[in-house]
Amino acid sequence: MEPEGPSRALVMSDVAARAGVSHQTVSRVINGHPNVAPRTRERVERAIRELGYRPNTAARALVTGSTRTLGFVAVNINQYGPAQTLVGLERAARAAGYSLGVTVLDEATAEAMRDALDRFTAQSVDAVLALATYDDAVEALHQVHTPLPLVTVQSGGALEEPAVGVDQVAGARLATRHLLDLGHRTVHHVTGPADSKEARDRVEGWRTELAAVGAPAPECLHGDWTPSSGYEAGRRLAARKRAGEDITAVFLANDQMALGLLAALHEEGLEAPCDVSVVGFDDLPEAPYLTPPLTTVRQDFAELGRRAVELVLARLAGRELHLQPVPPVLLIRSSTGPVPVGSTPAGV
Amino acid sequence: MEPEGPSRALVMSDVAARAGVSHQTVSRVINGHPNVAPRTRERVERAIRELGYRPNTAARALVTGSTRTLGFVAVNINQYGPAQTLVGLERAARAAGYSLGVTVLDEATAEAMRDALDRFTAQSVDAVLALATYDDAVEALHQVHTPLPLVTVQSGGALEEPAVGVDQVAGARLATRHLLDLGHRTVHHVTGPADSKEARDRVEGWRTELAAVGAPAPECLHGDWTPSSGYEAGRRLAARKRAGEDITAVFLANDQMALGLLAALHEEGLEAPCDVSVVGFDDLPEAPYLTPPLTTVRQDFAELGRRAVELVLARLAGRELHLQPVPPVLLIRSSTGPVPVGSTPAGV
DNA sequence: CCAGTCCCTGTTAGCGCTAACATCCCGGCG
DNA sequence: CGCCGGGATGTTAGCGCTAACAGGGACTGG
Repeated sequence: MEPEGPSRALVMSDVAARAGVSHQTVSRVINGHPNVAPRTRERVERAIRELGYRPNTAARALVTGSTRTLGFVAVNINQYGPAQTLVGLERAARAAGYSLGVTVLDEATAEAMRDALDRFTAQSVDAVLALATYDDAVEALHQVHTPLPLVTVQSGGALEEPAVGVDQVAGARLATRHLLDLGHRTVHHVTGPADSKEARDRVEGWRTELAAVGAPAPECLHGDWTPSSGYEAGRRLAARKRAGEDITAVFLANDQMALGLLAALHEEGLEAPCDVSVVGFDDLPEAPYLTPPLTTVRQDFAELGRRAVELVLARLAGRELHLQPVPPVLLIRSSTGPVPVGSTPAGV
Repeated sequence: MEPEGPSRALVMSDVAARAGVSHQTVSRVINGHPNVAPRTRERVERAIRELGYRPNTAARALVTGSTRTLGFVAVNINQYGPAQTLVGLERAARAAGYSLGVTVLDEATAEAMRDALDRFTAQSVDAVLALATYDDAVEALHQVHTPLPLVTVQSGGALEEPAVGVDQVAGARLATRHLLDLGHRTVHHVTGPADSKEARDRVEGWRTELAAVGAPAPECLHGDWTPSSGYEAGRRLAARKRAGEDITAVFLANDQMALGLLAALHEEGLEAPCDVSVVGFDDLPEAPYLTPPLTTVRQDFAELGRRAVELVLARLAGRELHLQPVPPVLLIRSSTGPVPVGSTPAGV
């Protein structure tokens, strides 16, 4: 291996010496400046390669004010969605030549947010990406004023500030529409927590789609993302169904709740899709392997990350950019099917 | 708000001017140097507070060579474990006054690893934490030589290099022992992928515990972490059980496979814990809500992160430190119970 | 044939900070 | 009473890099 020598930190003038030019010429080559003779450029490039030189980011940051680093703040990275968002963001940032610094807030207070942004400022990150699906986080974000360019990653829809998101409303409509297309008279809905914008958007999509076909909108059941709350909803729905209510299709705001609901239905002797059709949201890795494999809505986190980085880079370049929310896709598996033949009020 | 003025970047001499001292004295206060008069120190501290000043990390890094940033490399952050490890690490790093930069490798090649470490080097991170549960990642790591202090986060056990991990062997023993204690004659095991050190360690723990009580060790079934492979294993086990084999307890290398197995058993008319006891590994958020709630082994990722950071900081300070692997804990829920009364070769 | 121009390259300054050295002032001791 | 030691503070240099300017050679046009 040539690169590893006595391992003293390599600097630009080492490269310059080897290529027989000044360090400034090396800098020009590295930064792609136009006025460098092709032969010189080549010599410098070879020296860089041979030495395995990498410019020092700190020195660069000091003079340019840019670190080519993006900061990512999130409150809650435990759920599948946020974790995937992080991965998508990192990948997109790296593809664009940026690094990603991560801060996970312990709590969604303005103080914690302020601290995180301060740290990013001190680190001279070029911009901050904030995950803002919960109202607390959004509020904390708004309370904090920062000179840093900021892009939020959140539920899609009408966005006052620079933001990217997956179109939650469209996803919910897709799910609802699928159920309606199968012949179900209406669709019941189990919501996510009320303080989540995504959860509210999914309610809206569901309601909109029902209204679009003139179907009645039954009252929602309220969950909190956990399988346990889905289980509860399942028990209640099963009881109501046994009492004669016409319940043939349920759309849940996420897959974990669908998992709980499926378990509860099963305990009550009801199976999907023969007795009830079930649709979730998220496409957890487990979703295809539930019994039955779950029909669900997938969000493209890789694309989300790509757009977030694109948006942030555009802002950095002073361009205004308006991105449409990322469209989700419906994955039809086996938990949904046509209306059971003997459904209570059989056809009118 | 005082801090926000015309928002020109605040520098050390601004603070110095306000406190009526030289910028060097400000530096001394910030870095906790001893020889500063108490009154002066206080004046400077007030000025810092009033201005909302934060020292510029890049400038600092340039002169000290330290950014108080740690780099984290992982190949695969999609699974629950790795994601939790990241969160634990970030929290611990932040608590110690460090920031965390993250790189997710697209593939576990030496080249990708080399690139990630190069980027971290250029960024002047103080040290690198690498997630190395897969052999590919470990190998890639070993092929790459880096001057950066490096700590691996991996399956516990005998560790040649500085590393922290959860004691997988102990976890598997806990699970197996629990089943044995319930009166099961032996325990069947569904493994994870062969190229995962964690999976192999879990096999070892299972085998060791069986040997410790002189129980026979049935041949393993091989899975790959996915619920689907657990489902397959469930089908096979159910068939063998129906054929008269004495199968009353199964320990699976993770919860997702347990989920699949439970589904398969259910389809075959077998239920946990009455027909078969089932134990998983990981304690997914879903685990308490499966039917039945899953007995499993939990890994303490927060503690893991804390130890990783502790170890890395010790190395940075030149201290050798040998940390024991983190002990996992067994969570007993409802998927395990005593041996079914009518089990095939009933007692001897 | 010389000024004007353009391209290539080198030299110099300085980003914001810390380390090393210089300075000042005070009290104590020979 | 002068000198010395040491704590508190200021001054200077330089970390590795890029921006701005300076210079020199080749080429053009008058």
